[in-house]
Amino acid sequence: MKAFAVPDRAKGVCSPPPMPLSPGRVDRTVDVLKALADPTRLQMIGMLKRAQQPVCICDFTAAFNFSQPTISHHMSKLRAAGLVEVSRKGIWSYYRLRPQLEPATRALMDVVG
Amino acid sequence: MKAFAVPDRAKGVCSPPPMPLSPGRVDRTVDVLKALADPTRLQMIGMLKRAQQPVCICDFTAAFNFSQPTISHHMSKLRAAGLVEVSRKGIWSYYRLRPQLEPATRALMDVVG
DNA sequence: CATACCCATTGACAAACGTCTATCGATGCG
DNA sequence: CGCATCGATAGACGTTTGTCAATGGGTATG
Repeated sequence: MKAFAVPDRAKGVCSPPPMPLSPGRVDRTVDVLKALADPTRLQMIGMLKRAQQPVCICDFTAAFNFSQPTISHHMSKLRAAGLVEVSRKGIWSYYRLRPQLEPATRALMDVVG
Repeated sequence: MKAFAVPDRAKGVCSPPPMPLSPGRVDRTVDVLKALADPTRLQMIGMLKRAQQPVCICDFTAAFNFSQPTISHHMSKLRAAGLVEVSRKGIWSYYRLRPQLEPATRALMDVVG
């Protein structure tokens, strides 16, 4: 199998290791990717992106067929990743996308959902 | 705590559930996000993005402090997600980013790394 | 005060994940 | 042919993840 052309290489010799990105940037990106890499959380983000106002957590509990603690847990992960923020009004909790995201994170949020 | 303004809402009444994205698109996006949500795999993608030619798998094995099977396993996941493709030349395996990605996937790959 | 309601936290559990060692198939070389 | 090398696969093992039932803390209302 040789589906595409590959460079010549002497036996047993590997090219010098290409150096990767800055470790900090990698870790932060991975954190955000992990936060988004779940169907429920990805749709939560999508709903928040389309919402004109902060969304009550009870709306998410109603929208998905999961228990209330599970929804709360997912939203907590999004919050831990710095993607959303919460505000209480009486009994209710309202969530919205966090404004002023780092540019790289914002770019990621823009392309998904 | 009321960090930002929230809409008025009658007691016990939740707004109609906002409908999410198409399930297929969500699943595909989650697959790609999961493939990228690992430091090693994310850096592999970064190296492939910066490479001018297909890269020998042995270069990845040399670049990371993981065993050869672990590197092979990570690359296999990237391949299963349709992000990279492989070509053999004699003993060696060369990988490159898969051209002609779906636009949404391509956009994701562009913003990370 | 007592009750009902909303939501977060805890603890439990199965499934998925990342890593390793050991092994195997294939290719090249003496 | 016999042996070494590259890379993929299999099996094992500890950690992380997604889910639920149960509980707890706060807030409104009778």
